[in-house]
Amino acid sequence: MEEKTSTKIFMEVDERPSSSYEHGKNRDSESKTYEPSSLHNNTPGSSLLLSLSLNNTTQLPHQTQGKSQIHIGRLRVKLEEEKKENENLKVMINLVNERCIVLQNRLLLHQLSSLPQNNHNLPNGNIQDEEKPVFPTRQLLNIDEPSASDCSKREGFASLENNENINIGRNFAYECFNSIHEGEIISKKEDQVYEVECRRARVSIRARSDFSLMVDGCQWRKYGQKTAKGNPCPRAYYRCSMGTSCPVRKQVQRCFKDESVFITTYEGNHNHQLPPAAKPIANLTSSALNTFLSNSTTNLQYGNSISNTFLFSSPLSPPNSNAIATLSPSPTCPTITLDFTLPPSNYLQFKNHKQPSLFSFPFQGYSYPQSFEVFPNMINNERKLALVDVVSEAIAKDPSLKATLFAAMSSFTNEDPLNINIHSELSKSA
DNA sequence: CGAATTTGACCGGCGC
DNA sequence: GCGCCGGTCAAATTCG
Repeated sequence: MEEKTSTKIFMEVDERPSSSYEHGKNRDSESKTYEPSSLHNNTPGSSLLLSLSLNNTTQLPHQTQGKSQIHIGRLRVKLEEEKKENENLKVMINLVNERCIVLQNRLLLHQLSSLPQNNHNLPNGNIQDEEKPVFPTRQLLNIDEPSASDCSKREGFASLENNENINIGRNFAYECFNSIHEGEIISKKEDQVYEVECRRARVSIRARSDFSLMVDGCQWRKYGQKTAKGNPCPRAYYRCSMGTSCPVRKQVQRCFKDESVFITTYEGNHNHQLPPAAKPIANLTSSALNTFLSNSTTNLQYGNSISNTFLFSSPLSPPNSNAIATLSPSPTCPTITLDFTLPPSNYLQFKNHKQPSLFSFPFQGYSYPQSFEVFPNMINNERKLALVDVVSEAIAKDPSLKATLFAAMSSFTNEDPLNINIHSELSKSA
């Protein structure tokens, strides 16, 4: 009875496109482990049997062939199940990662909004500013019943009027964070709040025109151009056209003082999956926010003031792997500027003279386990996702590693490794 | 001819 | 209230 069921399943699985069998060939060693000993005795070579069976030949005695086919069918069913589980895990990892970035941005905004008592260390901080929050924060109390005036505001932002609102916001963020750990789905309304808040946090990148950062792997649609005050070079406005109604926007402007320098400002989080070529920049911007968040969190925990400038080590390849990161406490939205235009010698001067807070990008230099000690609080799934990016970059640098990894991957998944094509994507971005 | 870009008009926030 | 400014819209234009 059991055999009949297995045979049936096998027949169904067997109807898959022929490409699936190509991956099955790479699983000889795994299959042999589960192969009944009787099969080994009845055939000249078990590997030959398996190979022939996978190719649907009929050269073996009927009974032996039937058993092996049943067994192979079971293995394929098992592989299918594992493949599905892998897909589910990938979705979960992506979800957790997105939520984590969103929450970190949220925390950043809340912490910065409570800065007035410390803002003497910020460049524009003064006594007058102490009475109002440095950064606007989404008013959390009126989410369910927005007033008419709130609706008329495009972003729906309002300054926090008292500490009670800040505490409510923090509690809200804390509850959301707990819900992520429990795998719960956050409601649509909360997502919209996150989206709006994340859009307000900006990462600005100063880079020379020959710098690889100019090609970020995303598709952008230009929707405007404006000449800003103080800079005769026009500023171009782009929005991401890769996803439907993706909130991400970027501004590109040539530097007035040095026309070889471009200033690219990113705002918001993508609501779609990014191509491999776009991940370095996405990691760069998110890690800049995360790094500043870690910096500010530590300082707040120990009662220190927040430094607004620090050395930032990016995930990008040397020699452009370091930048001076500066926080601009804009009244409309906080902006972190990463300056990649300074030569390496300036970093040393910067370190010696100003003693900035030094935060390494946690995945830098492929020293994965050690580097992650820098951020012990980083959640595991995010680490795993980051590892994917590290491996991608490693593959791009070492073609021989690509072949090795493909062989290894084919023993774990039915997916065609060639479809991933990380190397070509990264080459394009370079 | 459809998609992408350009560009002037418009809107909302902010300071005076 | 007014003007300035940054950001966005949308019609016109250009491009492939």
